[in-house]
Amino acid sequence: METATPQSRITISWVSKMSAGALSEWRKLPLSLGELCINTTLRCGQSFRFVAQFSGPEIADQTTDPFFRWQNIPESQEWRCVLYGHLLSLKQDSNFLYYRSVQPPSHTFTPTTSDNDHLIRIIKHYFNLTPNLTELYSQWSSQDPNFKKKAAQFTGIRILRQDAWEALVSFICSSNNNIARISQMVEKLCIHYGKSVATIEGRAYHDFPPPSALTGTDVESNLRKLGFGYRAKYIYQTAVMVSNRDQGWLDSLSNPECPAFGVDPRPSGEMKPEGREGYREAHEKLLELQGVGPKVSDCVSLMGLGWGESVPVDTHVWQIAQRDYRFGKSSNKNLNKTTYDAVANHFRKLWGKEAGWAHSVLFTADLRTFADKLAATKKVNVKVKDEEADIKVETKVTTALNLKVPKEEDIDVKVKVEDIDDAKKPISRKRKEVENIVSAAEATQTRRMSKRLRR
DNA sequence: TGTAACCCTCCGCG
DNA sequence: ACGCGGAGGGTTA
Repeated sequence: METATPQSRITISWVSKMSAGALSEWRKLPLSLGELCINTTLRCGQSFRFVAQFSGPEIADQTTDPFFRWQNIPESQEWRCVLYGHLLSLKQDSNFLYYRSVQPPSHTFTPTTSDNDHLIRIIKHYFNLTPNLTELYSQWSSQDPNFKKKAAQFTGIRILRQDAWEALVSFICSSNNNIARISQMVEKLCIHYGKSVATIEGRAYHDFPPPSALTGTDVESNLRKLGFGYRAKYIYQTAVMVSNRDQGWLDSLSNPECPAFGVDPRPSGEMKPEGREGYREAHEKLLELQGVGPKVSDCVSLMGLGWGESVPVDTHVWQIAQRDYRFGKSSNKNLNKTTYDAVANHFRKLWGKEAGWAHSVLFTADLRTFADKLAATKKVNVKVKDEEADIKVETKVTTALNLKVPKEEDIDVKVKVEDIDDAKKPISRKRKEVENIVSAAEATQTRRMSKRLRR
């Protein structure tokens, strides 16, 4: 165990509060890590509401709630956020998903059977637990060797079924931005404009604000003060536009097979290369809103409206398409509307109706945040055989570059790899061994590629 | 169809 | 150490 820090004291308070009745007991749901891995799914840039409960303080956000920085038992990472008016806390082991909640202040604390059913419904809805993920993975793997290779270490990644409005605002915030800051923005929206649903330790937990809460004339300037930048205007304008439409307009764009919480599923249309009718329509309608381009529209369609065939193509996915799927080798170097559609359609043809889900797996596998996961695996290889690992590094870099043609950069990268391999390592890298060479090589390569993309 | 501006934070470099 | 410049999961005009 760690030494006693302010964080761990808070933890204890939390626990004792729990026994006083604020939190329900842990309950569990049978669920394998292959069907859902919350640790990955919640960190891969889909949802910005959860705060990671890591054993170390390094992820903690200094500017927001210090309460979030409590220490956790390292092997049981716990997650929590407000979902449909419930403060929900989650953790997982290889066979079960554990959950508990705080009832809204007006309720009594004894969880009844129907309360429990309600929680389970929330969890099943939010984590989109109906599709059989293991089957989907093998389906995608059988049709795509690259997916098969990459997905082996990234199992259990699902597309969350988030609230459409929340997803819309979150992804408007996501433009030109990183996950940490997006999360801060969402947190700020909740604190300043959302309703408080629970108070623990004198801390209020807030729900995400509805559109009507963001239509005030001072909202834009307020959000600017809160650090939203140019997105402040988009959010305000979009909130006004959505408020002016019929109640439930946004949710009405949902995939009827995968409707908003509490709505009964109905069959949706037939799958086509460019996606189902309803998806095309939702995508188009979302584009009318301020701050919503094709990528944000696809994110909302996929994660907020339940359209599984939606494939958001950002610069990252564009790079994956170029590197692993032979895109943009000659003519089209830039990601414009035409190449955007070409990439998305290609993945839909390859992976089918849930292409967006598969896309998310590859996306996550390439995320910097998860480099440690890859590195850890490679480290094992290294320990077994040093030579083999070295060869792997080189092969990987070379293969990636072969798809891209130019010679100078080929040389350039090789030089860089050698640099790191030899001289620079001891001083400037405070981390570890070969795994960092690998990730550094990958990082170098990524930077080079994105530079070239800009020209 | 292509390109700069938009806000802010982080990271690498001098 | 401390500041500077560039880049970053995109959209708009």
